[in-house]
Amino acid sequence: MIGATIASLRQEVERACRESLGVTIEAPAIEIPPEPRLGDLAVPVAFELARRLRRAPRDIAQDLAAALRLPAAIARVEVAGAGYLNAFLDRSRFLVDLSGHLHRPPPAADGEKITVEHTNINPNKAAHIGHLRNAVLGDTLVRLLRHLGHPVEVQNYIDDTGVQVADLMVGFEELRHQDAEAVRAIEGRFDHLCWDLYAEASKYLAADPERLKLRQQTLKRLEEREPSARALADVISDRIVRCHLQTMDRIGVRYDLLPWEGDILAFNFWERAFERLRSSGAARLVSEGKNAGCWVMEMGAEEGGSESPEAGGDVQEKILVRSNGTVTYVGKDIAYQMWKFNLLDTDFHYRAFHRYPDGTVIHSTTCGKGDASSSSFGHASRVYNVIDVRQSYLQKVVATGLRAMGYPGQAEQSIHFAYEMVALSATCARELGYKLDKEDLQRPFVEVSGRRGLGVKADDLLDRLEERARSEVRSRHPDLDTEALDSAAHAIALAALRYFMLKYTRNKVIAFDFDEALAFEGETGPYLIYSAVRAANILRKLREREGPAAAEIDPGDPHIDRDYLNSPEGLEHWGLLSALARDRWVARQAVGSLELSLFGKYLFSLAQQFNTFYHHHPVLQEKNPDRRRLRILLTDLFLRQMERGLGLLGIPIPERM
RNA sequence: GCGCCCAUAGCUCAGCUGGAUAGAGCGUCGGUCUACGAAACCGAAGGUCGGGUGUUCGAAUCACCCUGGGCGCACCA
Repeated sequence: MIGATIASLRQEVERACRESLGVTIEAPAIEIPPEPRLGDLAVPVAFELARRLRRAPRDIAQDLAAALRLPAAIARVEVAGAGYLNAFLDRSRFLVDLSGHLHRPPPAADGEKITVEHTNINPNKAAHIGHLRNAVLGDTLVRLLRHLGHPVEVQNYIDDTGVQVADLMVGFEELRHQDAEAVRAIEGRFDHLCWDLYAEASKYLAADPERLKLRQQTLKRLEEREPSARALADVISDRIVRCHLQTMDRIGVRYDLLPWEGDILAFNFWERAFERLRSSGAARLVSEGKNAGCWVMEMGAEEGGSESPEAGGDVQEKILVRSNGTVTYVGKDIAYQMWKFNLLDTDFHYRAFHRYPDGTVIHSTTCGKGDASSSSFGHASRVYNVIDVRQSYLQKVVATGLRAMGYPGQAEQSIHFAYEMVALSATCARELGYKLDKEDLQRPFVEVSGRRGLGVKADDLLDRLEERARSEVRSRHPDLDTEALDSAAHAIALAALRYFMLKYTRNKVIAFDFDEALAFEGETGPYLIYSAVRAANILRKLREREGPAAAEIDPGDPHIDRDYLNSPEGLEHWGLLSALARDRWVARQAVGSLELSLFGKYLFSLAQQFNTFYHHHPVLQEKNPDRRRLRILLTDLFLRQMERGLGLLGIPIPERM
């Protein structure tokens, strides 16, 4: 909402500079002053002009202030500090505008489709905390994009081929002597069982080089589509994927489509992509050297950098097709990326894979006939791939491939949403009972490793969070029924987890620590929902005592103490109010920079301001009726904004907590 | 060797396109519950923003060089 005012102020500053000072300035910066006392918007343009005009910044600001024709939303401007031009909004008008903004639904989806790919857990183990960071970032991005009016398709890519599944198969066949039928009959948490079995199988294979032949044999059987191997692989990945969906549903993360790597192969996506790679000259067959017999794509030379002579003129090349004719992971990824942009002239078949209790359906690709006629998947104009920073090089290869094939636009719109990994703090690893070797102990953190079975399972963390939350709620509200208790515990756990995963900037390694993740006080998710619950509580009490109408304050009502907003005593009211209007501005900034923590911090600051506000200024006890109405309205607007904002973080607000 | 990232209070982190006294949270110390619920609020102590040079009216922020740490650079995925 504040965005329109900023835009008009910016335009007006441009005009005033041109007409009254005789200088052109493009898109002058508009800032928010460090304190509401100083104003609501700040224009530091005079500093920039000081040099050009050879005049003191303060003088320039004075002239500018005089020349400015104020936009309707701005009441006055003043010169402050060494030359800031500060604008004060028309506060009573603002109250009406903000109320309208918070009562209107956000814009409906419109425009070209955006695809977001996230989660992408290999189907050989349970989801862990690293996957949680991925899913939370991906899902929050999806929610923010949709909020801003973009149609979004969410894909969760399932890599069901390759060694990691083969190793698990060795575990079932060699260590547990179980075939597909037996595996299908296993009861209990299948992904948790696989977590242990995968680590066990990895250890078993690593113990004796001879045993590695088992992996090779298994891979070969898979490739040749040997029925027993195929059946086992299918049942494993199907069951694990369903477990992942269940885990992610616990934290409010859902998908539209599950594309399977096996189907990319089955539908010959690679062949088509390969054709294009060859005909465009992007891929080239190597005849000699260490990569002889491989199809490669040339990398580097992008920054126009000269090859270092010491490197022996070693041109970076990435192998797409191995000398034995099989395609590499990147090759498949290029084909998949092409499909997302509808560059392949071919499509998957689809089937309904899973139906949530509320009727929402997740579709899956299938190499069978398919039962969903819908082929509206794909066709994206922009693609976000949410993958941790360690895959940066591969993502670069994919974009380079697109560019080399003559799709610079699509390469440009292939956005790698990179974020740093979640590792374990040394104390955490020790707590989990892992034996750390000397190398581990010298590092600042320990990397999660599925192969070593080293990590914190997402479900375990969620269980612990819910358990803690439940006991906290119970101690505060012993009379709560189980349903209310459950929903409160769930909301608190969800808030704690999702905010924890979001509050760090994306290129910060999270050294996971239970004490920090399980915290409910201070800058945490529970703090955020607590402030909203308190606001709701005030309004509920008001309705109980005075009827539902008492909480419905018309912002245009003349019996609201608007002048209070301009008084020094009312500054905390105004500070909160003006902050409430920044949601879309922050959302856009967060999406634009892919720094979603910005939005989390924004909501945290709102919660802080509201907590301060209601501690200092009683709402229901206020004697002055006009001032009381102002506070009720403010409480209502705060709650609306928190409902909206927390919704964008996938966090529900419980009745009580 | 090449590339990317990190370094700010005792700890964990913010600091938006360079701008007004460097901010939170935790922890420490001291206050506030017969009140709209203390998962909260108020106050205090605590920082040569890793080091250096430069650009600028102005640098935690930009450039370059160091130091320390992390991660990539497979005919693995």
